This record gives sequence, structure tokens and C-alpha cells, in this order.
Amino acid sequence: MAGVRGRPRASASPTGLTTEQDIRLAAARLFCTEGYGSTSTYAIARAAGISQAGMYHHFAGKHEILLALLLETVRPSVELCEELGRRSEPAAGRLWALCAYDTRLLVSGDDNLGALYLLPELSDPRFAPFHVERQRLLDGYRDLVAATLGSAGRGQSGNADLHGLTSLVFGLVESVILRRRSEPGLVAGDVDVRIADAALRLLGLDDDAVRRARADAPTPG
Amino acid sequence: MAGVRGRPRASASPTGLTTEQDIRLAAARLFCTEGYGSTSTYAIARAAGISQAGMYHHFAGKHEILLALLLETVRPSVELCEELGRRSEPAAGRLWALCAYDTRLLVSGDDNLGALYLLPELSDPRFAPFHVERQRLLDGYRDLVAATLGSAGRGQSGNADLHGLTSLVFGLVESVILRRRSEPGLVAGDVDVRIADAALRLLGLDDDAVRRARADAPTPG
DNA sequence: ATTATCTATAGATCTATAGATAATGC
DNA sequence: ATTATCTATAGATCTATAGATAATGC
Repeated sequence: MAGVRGRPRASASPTGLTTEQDIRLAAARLFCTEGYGSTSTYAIARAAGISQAGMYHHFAGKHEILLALLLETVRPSVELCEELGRRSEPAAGRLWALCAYDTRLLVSGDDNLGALYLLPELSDPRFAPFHVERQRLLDGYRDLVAATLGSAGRGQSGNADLHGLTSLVFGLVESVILRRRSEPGLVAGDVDVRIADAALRLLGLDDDAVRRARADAPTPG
Repeated sequence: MAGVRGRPRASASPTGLTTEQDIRLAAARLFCTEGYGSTSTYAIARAAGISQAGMYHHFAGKHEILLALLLETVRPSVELCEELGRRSEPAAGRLWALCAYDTRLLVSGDDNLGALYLLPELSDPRFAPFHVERQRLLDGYRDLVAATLGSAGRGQSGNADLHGLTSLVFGLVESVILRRRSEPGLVAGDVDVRIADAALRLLGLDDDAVRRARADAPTPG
């Protein structure tokens, strides 16, 4: 292997990944299952297969690991959302696609990374950059909800309604984070389709309109 | 005041509550906003207005405080749920009432106590008694969802569907916990009605059926 | 005597730094 | 020389116990 710099680990990485990746993975699992404040830097290091102090070569502290995980988890959702905002398919179809793909992101992967969004410790101002990204995501949902309501000639009751309905849809998608904790079977399958269908139904679309939205949904990427 | 036993506090309770209540309230607020593992017994005691060691007269440790808070938060929901299960109004009306009242419980009160359900630290086996209660709640939802689907002549696709739909409804109700974090305005108003309406719509009921359910909803208590 | 609080503190744990070490790069 | 790791540890923090104290109850 060309160019493995620095003193080798006492025991080589069993995953074959870089040390930084091993730290991220170990921290992600521990933060999701045991909590942020309940996970020590020692526990992370041990799970990553390095010494406790070794962590500080890669991250200035626990908070930097969590911030990195949060940003890398939310960014694919934000990018997807902004791409769908720029497309020209019917709004209901794009909203359907956003809900379905975002749900899929949340239920896939070995760890329930969405659970990181629920940590009370995120109120710490050091995690502000994450909240900025998340707000962009919510704004994208709102734009698509507005466009969907507008084109369907519904929801003329104004802005309060728009915010309330967007929040309902966003909450529905994120509810899979909670469900994934108690339903191991959720990882596979059709939850994404169900959630996307349900989201449009919440906006008042009937069975026919939902079917059309599903057919109109663009495949992003 | 008759019968105030024991050495008085260094500074009297500003709330006028018992010391145990002061501890519960302080811990609830801190657990919800800062997290469980990130909250020290010292921080709880200081917020409650007593010395750190004073806490141990009332609780054997932090975990006992959290368990007490969890049980006292989930119990009203379970009781409500079981009462509605025994009633004789149409199932859709009872399910509507359950969603509405449960949502109201989650959005009321000074602290977002539902956020306690989201703490990753609940995976600790010491909190098993809480999970038992919560399972009873979920079972109650499932019974009402089954009855609602049955009487509407829908959802004959079997048990997998029943579990999936119940989970969707339950997740929708609990999504207000997430929303309450970012929407301070959620405390007031009509969220409970919106959520209950949305829950029935998720099950495939049309506008008319939802209206009827709302009219049939019993007032428990 | 009983109760509920207090102060003091031992011991555990946790964080983050200092300095040594073992590899590659030049 | 540079890099990434290691070991050792100082100092901070946290938990939970021991023992003193200040009230009421009998």
C-alpha cells in the first residue's frame, strides 16, 4: 500500500477504512444508541480501535465529530431537495419524489443516523451550522408544498396554513426516525412509497391525484 | 404550615412545591433541553434549589428521576387509550379522539416532555418499565385502527398492513414532539384537530368520513 | 427519635495536553 | 522532517457515601 504515513495502529483497522472513518462510524453508532452526553471519547476511541488520545489528531473534540456526522447526513437531503426545486415536472410529482427519497435516506444505512437530529444536545450553539442546513431543507419542502397546493387550486387560506401543512408533511417524513427505533423491519421496502403517498393525502389530494403524482415523480440523481 | 419535617433548605423553594417536585421539574427541563447524559446530578440539584447530595434522599440516582418522569408522562396517554378502547361509539370517532387528546397531551405543559421518549439512553434496561407502558399504548392504537378499518370495509390486506398503518398513525401523532422543538407557536390551538383529521385520512377515509368521525368522537374523562 | 437537609470528600471517570515512538518522505 | 499513532497524566468533573445539623414529633 503506497503512502501509509505515521506510526501504525497497535492493531490494524478491521474494516480497512481510514482512522477518521473508523472514528465517524463508531461515534455515529454510539451517539444514536447511547446518546451524545452518555458517550465518552474513550468509548468512541475503543470502538474505533485506537487510543483515546488518538482521536484528537482528527477532531478537536466530541462536538466536532457530531457536527461532521450531522452535516454529512443532512447534506444529501438538502441537495436532493434543491435539485427537485429546480425541475419542471408537476409540483405534486416532485413533492412525492422528495418525500420518498428523503424517507429512503432516513431508513437506509446500518445506523439510524436520523436519530442524531433528535439529540437534545443540538441546542448547543456549536451545532448552528447544522441548523442552517436543516432550515434550507425545510424551506425546500415548503416551496414544493406551496406549488402543490397552488396548482391543485387548494389551500388558499394563506401562509399560516402553508407553514402548518409543510410542518405536517416534514414531521411525517421524519417520523420514520422514531419508527425505525422500534421496528427493525422498517429498513426494507415500501415505507418510502407509503410515506410519500400519505404526505400528499395530508395535503388533501384524492386517490387519483396521488396516483398521478406518483407517475409524474422524477427520478433525481 | 403544619408538619414540615426535617432540616429546612438553605433557601426555601421559590415555587412552594415539595423538594421532590422541584427535582422532577428541574430534571424534566434539563433532560429535554440538554439531554440525559449531558445533565449532571449537580446541575439538577442546583436548578431544583438544593445541594447535590440532597437529591439522593428522594431518588437513588439520575435514572430513577428519568424513569419517574417517563412513567408519569406516558400514563395519562395509556389510560386515555384504554378508556376509549372500552367505549361503544363508532371506532373512527374513538380513534379520532385518541389522536386529538394524545396530541394535546404532547403539546401542552411548560416542557416538551414527549422529548423524553426520544432520548437514546432509554435503551438502558433500567427503563424497561416505561417500554412496557408504551407498548400498551401502541397496542391500544392498533386495536382502534383495526376497528376503524374493519367497520369501513377496508384494509383487508391483513396484519402487515395493520401494523404498518398503525405505525404511520402513531408516528404522525408523535411527530408533534419533533415539531414542538422548532415551532414555539405549536403549543396553542388546533394542531390536535389537524393531526386527528390527518390520521384518519392516512387510513383512507374521505372528507365525509372524517367529518363524521369528528362528530362521533367521545369526550373522555 | 425521626426526618430532610447540609457540608465534605473519596473514588471514579472523563477530557485534553505533553512527550515518546514508529512508520514514511526527502 | 513529517505524520499518525502511542503512553502517561494533570486537572476537571461527576457520583454517591459518611457524618453533621436543624427542624418537628412524641
